[in-house]
Amino acid sequence: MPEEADCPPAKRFRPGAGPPSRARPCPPGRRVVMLLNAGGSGGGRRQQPALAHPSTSPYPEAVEQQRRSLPIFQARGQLLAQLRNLDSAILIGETGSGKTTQIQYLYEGGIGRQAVIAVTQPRRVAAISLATRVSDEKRTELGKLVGYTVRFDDVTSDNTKIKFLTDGMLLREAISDSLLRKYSCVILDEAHERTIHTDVLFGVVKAAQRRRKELGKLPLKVIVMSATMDVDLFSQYFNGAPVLYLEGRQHPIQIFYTKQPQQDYLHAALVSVFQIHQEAPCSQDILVFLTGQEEIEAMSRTCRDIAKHLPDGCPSMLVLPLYASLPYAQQLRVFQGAPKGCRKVIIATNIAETSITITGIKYVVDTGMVKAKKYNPDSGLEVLAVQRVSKTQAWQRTGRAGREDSGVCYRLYTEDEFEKFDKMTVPEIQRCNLASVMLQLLAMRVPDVLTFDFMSKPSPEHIQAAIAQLELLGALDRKDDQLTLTPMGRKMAAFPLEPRFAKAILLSPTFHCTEEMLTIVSLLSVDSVLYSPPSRRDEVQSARKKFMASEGDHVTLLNIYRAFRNTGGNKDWCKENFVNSKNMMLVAEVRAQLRDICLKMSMPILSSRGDTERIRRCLAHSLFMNSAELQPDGSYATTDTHQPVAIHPSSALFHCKPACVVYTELLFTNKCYMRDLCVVDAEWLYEAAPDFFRRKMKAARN
DNA sequence: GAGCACTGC
Repeated sequence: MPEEADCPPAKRFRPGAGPPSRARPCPPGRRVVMLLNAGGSGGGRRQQPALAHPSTSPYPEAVEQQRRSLPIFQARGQLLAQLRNLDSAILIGETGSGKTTQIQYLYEGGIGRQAVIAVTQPRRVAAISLATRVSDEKRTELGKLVGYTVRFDDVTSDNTKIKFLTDGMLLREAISDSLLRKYSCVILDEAHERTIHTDVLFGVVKAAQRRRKELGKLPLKVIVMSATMDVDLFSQYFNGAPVLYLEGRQHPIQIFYTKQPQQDYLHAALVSVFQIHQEAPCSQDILVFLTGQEEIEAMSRTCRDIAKHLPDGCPSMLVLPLYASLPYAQQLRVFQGAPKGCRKVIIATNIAETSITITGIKYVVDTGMVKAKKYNPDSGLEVLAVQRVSKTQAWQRTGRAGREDSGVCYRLYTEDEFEKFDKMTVPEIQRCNLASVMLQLLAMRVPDVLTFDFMSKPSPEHIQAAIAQLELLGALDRKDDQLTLTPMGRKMAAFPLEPRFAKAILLSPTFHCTEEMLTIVSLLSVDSVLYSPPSRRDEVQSARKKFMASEGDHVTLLNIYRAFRNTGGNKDWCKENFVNSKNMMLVAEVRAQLRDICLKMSMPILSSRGDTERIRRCLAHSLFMNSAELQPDGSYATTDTHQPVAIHPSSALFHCKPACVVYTELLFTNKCYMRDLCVVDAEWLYEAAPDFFRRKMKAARN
């Protein structure tokens, strides 16, 4: 395809609007405080990335000097004066403002010393690296003054005053103490990402703040930190809390749009990469945003092929795919420098938008597309689909080109198209099943979950669907229109699991299969432990055959886990059997955690000793909402809504035609596929939820 | 008779 490289895409581009730091005006009509800016946006001054920096420095002076060089340092006095007297504040800081690590000023300034200052992060790695960095700056041992808490890892002590934790972790703490009594101050960082946990926390901290005031307890200070200027919603929600702006040190980025809409974004991306490759010095790396593994692998192969046949004098090219399910060792390759005279081209999913920061990127190629979950509240189904990014997301991608120096972003869409993008990504809370969220709120004894004060309210149908699901699982009690948890519901909330999986574990003693259900549920709650490189299909299939169970995928997975344990977690065994050892280790960790919770509840932990019927009965009693039956024509339809479904080709039951199955989830692609199936008796389903099936049969008859 | 974006407890 050499002719593609001959067509210079730059001719189709024209300069567009500047980077966000220039384009954003200050929102009017609110109490706004501009804090002093030290560096000036777009200044050529050297910037140290706040996160990606190694945590230990042999030179304390260097640490201190670097800390002083951050823009926030100059604003320190003003910032403290403001925060000291406020109950709530919104702190906006651009990338590089140093707002997260320097929140230690609060502590230094004597704010929140009465108790612990909590700083939440959407991701584990961020919580850990920030805690490490700040404790280093304070020259203390990690886990003493400064610590962190994430799942499976708690590095805090009684002396810990500044605690970094994942948003999900703080939410879990709120279940046992909804007033968050341990904390004097809660800082919700990266609020613009609007993770489901942060969104629930907005409501939880707001309620805790009000309630503590009413009870005359230690006030709770709430600080919402965000990278975007679009903060009206945040400020309004927290009763008109003032917005404090901190200017950052993002470097200028030149943006180009296409003149015409692109029908084929993959082709456009390919052309752009080679255009840049032929024109720019080879030390400048390229980051391309695509939507998924398949696309990325195909594009990587094409790039390598073309790069082989470029004219003399053209630098060579190192093409690196990057997506979450890529084995860890291969992910790490993106951080290594390319050999001399060679350009690094990273082809990534949106993992490179936030989770992974790569230094040295000069060029970003943004296709404007993303694969994301959409929720249909009518059908209650989640669909994974390729769609347009939001403006916020596009800016985030663009910003990846200006981390160390000025950069360039090629947007493979027109400026008009960009203007029509959604302003913000729809918050996760409006895109997924709310059963877990509702269970957690009920466990916190929120007075009325149906009218809970969400910042962006999910639709009433959406909330009702979750309530209905919890009711079917036996988690809810209705008394005089008041919803409360049953003892079963309360126990379910103790597990870090989807309610139906918690139910499966809690039911397992009845069926004498707790050992097995702990394993199965752990396997289902992490990413797939099976690794299937398409190029080695036959080998994969013959390796899998050994573990295949005629009862279905749950029992097959159980067989694989047992084999893994019998080899003592051997890595070579994993390789031979196409098992992802990293995920398998995680399964073992999850299982240990779940088992601990069972023991604390004094649950007997019994094994079915090879009797798979017990396991299948237990699954029928917890997954009855997801069941399907064989139709006379050989196809399948779901039991409740008679939706046509099919067995996923990856299933152990792909070539079988069982009369009745339960499944873990539906996956929409070309068809509606059931994933992770288990053969059950139709009678068991009826036993599990007679009312549910009676209602459904009645509805079907009418 | 096909194919899973990304987090997190």
